[in-house]
Amino acid sequence: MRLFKIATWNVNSLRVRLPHVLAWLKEAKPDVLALQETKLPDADFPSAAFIDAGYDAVFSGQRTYNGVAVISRTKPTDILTDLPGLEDPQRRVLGMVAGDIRVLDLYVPNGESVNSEKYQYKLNWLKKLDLFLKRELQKHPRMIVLGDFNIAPEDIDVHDPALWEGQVLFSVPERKAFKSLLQLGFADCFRQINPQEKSYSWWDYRMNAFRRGMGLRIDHILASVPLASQCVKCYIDKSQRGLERPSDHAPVVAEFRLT
DNA sequence: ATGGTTGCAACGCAA
Repeated sequence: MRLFKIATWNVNSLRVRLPHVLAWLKEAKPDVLALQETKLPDADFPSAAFIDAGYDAVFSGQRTYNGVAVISRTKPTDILTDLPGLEDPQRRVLGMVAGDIRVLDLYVPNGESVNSEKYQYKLNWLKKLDLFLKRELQKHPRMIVLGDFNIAPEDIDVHDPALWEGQVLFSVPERKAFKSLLQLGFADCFRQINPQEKSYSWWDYRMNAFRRGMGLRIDHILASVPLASQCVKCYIDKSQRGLERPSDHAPVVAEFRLT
């Protein structure tokens, strides 16, 4: 029996949030931390800071936008940075293997608004992800897919479902795409552990949304069914959103008792 | 009220 702790956090600029991330690593001590929106070219990635903290890092970044990284206690192998069949300069995907678990860190496109081209790009991106995960799950029955999905799956994941109905992040096609991923053979760890809990992972910087509890649960940890049965804890560390100069997202954490 | 805030990097774009 071995404990395995994994987390996801959209940091909205790793340059700005590095002190927060390092402090959080020290406190939470995850085995793996998946980051999104690092907004850093690979040449500027602060590898040394993570090595000092006892972690290895793999990253796929770009200037100004997007960018993903996985911080890991064990040496990452089988690194992957693109979805098959999707020509895309945007750095949103980072796969690696930690121990014997396939980990896929995702920064799913935001989609902007349901009438935009970016929304179509998002839906197409999710379709390509679906096709890839179907195949990848055959190769890696022990698999965790986590990150900023930019989708709130159910009413319970939205502070005001009536207000958000039909809006990007909560539209029916996005929620269908999310459900389709689960149907490949994944479980949403947070919802499995906390069936009734209303907790959010993102609050807009504007309108005092955090203070007013106006959030959405759009950051997720999906575990393949065999792994999900070994998930013993999943929670959102809301405290990080209340600190000075926070990211607009909070870390989501899952703990497994592996056999 | 089509608002507001943050980050990047350049006076707008993306979230």
